[in-house]
Amino acid sequence: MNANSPQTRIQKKNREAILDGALDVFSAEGFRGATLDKIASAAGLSKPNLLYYFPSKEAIYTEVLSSLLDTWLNPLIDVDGRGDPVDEILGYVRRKLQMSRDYPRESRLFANEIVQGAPRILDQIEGPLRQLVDQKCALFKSWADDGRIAEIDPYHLIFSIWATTQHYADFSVQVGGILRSDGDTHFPDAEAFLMTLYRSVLTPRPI
Amino acid sequence: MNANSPQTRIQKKNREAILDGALDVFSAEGFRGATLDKIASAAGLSKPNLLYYFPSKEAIYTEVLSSLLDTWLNPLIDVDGRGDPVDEILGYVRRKLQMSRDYPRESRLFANEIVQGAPRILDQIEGPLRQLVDQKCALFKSWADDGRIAEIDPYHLIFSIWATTQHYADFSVQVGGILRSDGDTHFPDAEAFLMTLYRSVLTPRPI
DNA sequence: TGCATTATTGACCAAACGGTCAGGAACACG
DNA sequence: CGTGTTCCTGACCGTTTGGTCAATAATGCA
Repeated sequence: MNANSPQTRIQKKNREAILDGALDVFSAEGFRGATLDKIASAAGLSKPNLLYYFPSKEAIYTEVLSSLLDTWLNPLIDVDGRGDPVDEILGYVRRKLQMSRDYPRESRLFANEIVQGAPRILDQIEGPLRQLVDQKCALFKSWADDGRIAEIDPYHLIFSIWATTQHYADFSVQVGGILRSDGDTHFPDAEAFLMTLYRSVLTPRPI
Repeated sequence: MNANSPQTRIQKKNREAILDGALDVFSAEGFRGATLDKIASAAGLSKPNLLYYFPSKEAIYTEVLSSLLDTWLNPLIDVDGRGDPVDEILGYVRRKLQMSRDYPRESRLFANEIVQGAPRILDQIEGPLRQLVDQKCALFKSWADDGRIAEIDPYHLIFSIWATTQHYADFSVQVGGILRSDGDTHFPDAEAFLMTLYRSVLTPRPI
């Protein structure tokens, strides 16, 4: 049962079912609100069988969380210095918004974890995430110094991009309740708005 | 013990202590993560004494939540049609950011509730909140029609203001982890950034 | 002071929860 | 087919948790 042993078909299938069911439950109810029974039910397994594949609830949670973190950073990693600065950042906003639409469970799980103080991933934040953000902010700064984007605080720019895009996943109940829309119908409008918002603040203007 | 009976000194003091302690615990751990023992401890009372003042954990939670909702809408209510449109909206952003700094527990509690589907306040969202937002969006729309602010989607504008300002309360662990700042030292920078962001998108530009 | 009301608590209960375990079922493979 | 391994489950356990209750202490008031 150790990690690098060759997994059987059944192991692979069931571990995937568990992680997917766990993502459902953890993202909807948080760590404390989730129960092994709910996760087992969502995965189509019995509770003891869950614990045959994972040693504990905690282990399931951390596995879901860490496998999420990798993919979560990809849109930012993809930002590089070769394209047009404004297009690069707008593209990042667009990809981040798409993630809110396509992976709302992941976004909500992440939000749940951070809101409650990130007890299990604080080191990931102060380590790899901070390093990546520092690196990209240095890039943004150089663009600003060269006059290719407007002079703005790159850190708070990134915070605002995270906030505005993840909002459509994390607060989708509120968004839907106000816009009277059930599904994802508001995403095109959101994208248009965010493109306008960030284009207007990023485009360098003559003094 | 009914609501409109004259409350004794002790009742008033203890109910306040309970609601304040409950806000601490609920905002930090969510509804499911909070226990009556923690709330009692935070309030400086025994658990049975808690239940002498409130009938259930659920009752404490809903009371905290509903008393929060009233004050939560005030900054938006204060936006009116008499001042300069851009200044009105920027003032709203500023007040909303101040609330994130001064009332982070309330913001986090609200976030917790919404992220998990707002099971207890969905009617408040689809009722009074939606009505208020509709009203203010109509005002924003009229400003845009008169050319006093740029042409942008007012609903998504409000969503983005909520997202960017509440982010500093709800995700403060992440913000602090990246900026290496312990306390509220980043709020002035955040305010400056948000003023720039919204001024640039709101200011009407010649075609 | 005496008495009624309010306030407080230790002890307790039933349900829910995370987790264990012995044993049986299904499977892989010679 | 037989046999060792993998997979699965019902029954169970200790702890935590929301909530109750009878008894006691503090308070307000004539």
